[in-house]
Amino acid sequence: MPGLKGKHRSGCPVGAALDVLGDRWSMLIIRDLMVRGYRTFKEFQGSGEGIATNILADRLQRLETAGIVSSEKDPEDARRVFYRLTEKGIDLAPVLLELLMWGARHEAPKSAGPVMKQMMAMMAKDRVGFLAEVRKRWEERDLTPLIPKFGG
Amino acid sequence: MPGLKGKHRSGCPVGAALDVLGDRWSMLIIRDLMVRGYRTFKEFQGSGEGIATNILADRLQRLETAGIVSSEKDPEDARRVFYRLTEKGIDLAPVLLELLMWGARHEAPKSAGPVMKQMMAMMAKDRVGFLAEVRKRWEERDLTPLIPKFGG
DNA sequence: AGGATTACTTGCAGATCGCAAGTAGTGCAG
DNA sequence: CTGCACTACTTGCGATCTGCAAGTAATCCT
Repeated sequence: MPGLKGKHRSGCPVGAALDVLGDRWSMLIIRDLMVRGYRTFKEFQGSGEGIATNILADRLQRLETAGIVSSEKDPEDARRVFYRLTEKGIDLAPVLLELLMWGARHEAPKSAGPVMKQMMAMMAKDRVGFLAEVRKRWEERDLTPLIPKFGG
Repeated sequence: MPGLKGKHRSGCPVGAALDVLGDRWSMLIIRDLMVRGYRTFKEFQGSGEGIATNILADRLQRLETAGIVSSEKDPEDARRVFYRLTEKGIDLAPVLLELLMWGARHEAPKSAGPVMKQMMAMMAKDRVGFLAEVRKRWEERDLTPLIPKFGG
């Protein structure tokens, strides 16, 4: 995904989406914002998969440039910056959901504890309800984690 | 996604999925296999976004190692290798679909001609029907393109 | 005033990428 | 059965990107 200078290589929407999201970290940051309620640099850093700080800064910048996240200073502590998904960002919920379900089915079936299994069943059964819940939480700025951390 | 030596950095299914799919090219190859009916090295190469041959060879190898695609020689022309999605690979259809819809909504709205718009409406309206169609085509080894190339 | 906290930057070695060229095995026309 | 074309890669190389460690700037906290 880096190495592109703003050019879309094809007219395909999938290619266009991957211009922004096609790397190891972007969707993980979006996951943290969407379902874990993270919003600061430090929280992303401690997210469990060990992203380097320079890469994290770079990805946040790119996501902001792409209009997927926005940032603003904490009014109560000027050291801190709060990141938040934009409308365009929260609209990635279905992508993240499907990626999560695929990963759980095929890549991490062992790590699926009972909580996870229940969650999976719920998401599969009531997809639209789940997605509505994600959006509602975003609208209400509810920061409680939606999903347990899956060991991470 | 390269640079990982088989270790999942977190227990999260999203992270596990991105270990395999989190790069610029993998999902594009999967798109070509799934909706365009491509199956040979050369077809992927001419796919429109200019992937280098060494990278293409590497990604095909990785996807095969990950159990997402399989390969076999063309019985009628031993020069040629046919690649095909596995069950695990075709199960990525919902991810690809959501990525496509998001990209079309937010990243490539201009390139959406009337055919594309109709397609989008259809996918949004009858998601499960569309996904069933994709799977059916895969089962029947139907190679006719499901979707126009979107200019690419 | 001094130390801690937060969000980054910087420097650098090593990995990865894109590009161009080369190679191996096979098919096919003459 | 020879020679050229075709398909699927592999190799070499310079440019870019990554991960790690360390450093910096602004701000709070005592």
